[in-house]
Amino acid sequence: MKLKEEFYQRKNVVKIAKELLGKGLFTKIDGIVTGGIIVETEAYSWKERGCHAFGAKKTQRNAIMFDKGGHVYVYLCYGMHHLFNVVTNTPDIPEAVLIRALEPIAGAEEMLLRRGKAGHKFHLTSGPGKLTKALGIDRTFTGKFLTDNEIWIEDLNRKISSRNILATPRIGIDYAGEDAKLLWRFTIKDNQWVSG
DNA sequence: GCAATGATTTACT
DNA sequence: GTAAATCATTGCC
Repeated sequence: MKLKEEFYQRKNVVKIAKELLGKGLFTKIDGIVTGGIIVETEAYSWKERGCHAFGAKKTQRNAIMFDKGGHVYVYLCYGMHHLFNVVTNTPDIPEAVLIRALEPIAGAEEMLLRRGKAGHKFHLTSGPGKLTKALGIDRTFTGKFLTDNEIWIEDLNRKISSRNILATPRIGIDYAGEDAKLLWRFTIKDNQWVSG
């Protein structure tokens, strides 16, 4: 069952990031469904430097984060990798959850094709740039809504007990200073698909 | 208008 | 372990 937009519009982005673990992310492109279980997330808020919308500063790129929760925010990093985010909270409060890794459960063959056949099994979707390529997500997905039929998140009725959730510092944001130390990265303990 | 740089991945030494 | 690939966005001139 798809998550309703109310799920994304609550005010605690860190809580939402934790609750997204164990949920299923899917895309449907040219009639082909691909997707998997979310096993790694990160929370981003305008209150800290790691976020593109730090200080609630609105630019052309991050404008979608100022819209209501449930929108998709995809952006290109290092000129070659698309990173997939879920916008949360209410309008004018820019916060988002970055989806960093999936455990594939649908369309594995199609995902292998998109990624190129090289590579180890556990490298198919174990990283933010990899999973967007596997699911066929690119910058044009920005602004889509997660109750659409093109991309959505489902509640798979998998319960992740809190002792199986690991909280660690976020990755790749050393420039954020003290904010880089926040324990806002959440992973499912002992899951093979979590990124290194 | 132009230069600097990053929420990364991959290949090579 | 280290480095290259590669470009949209940003901030400053």
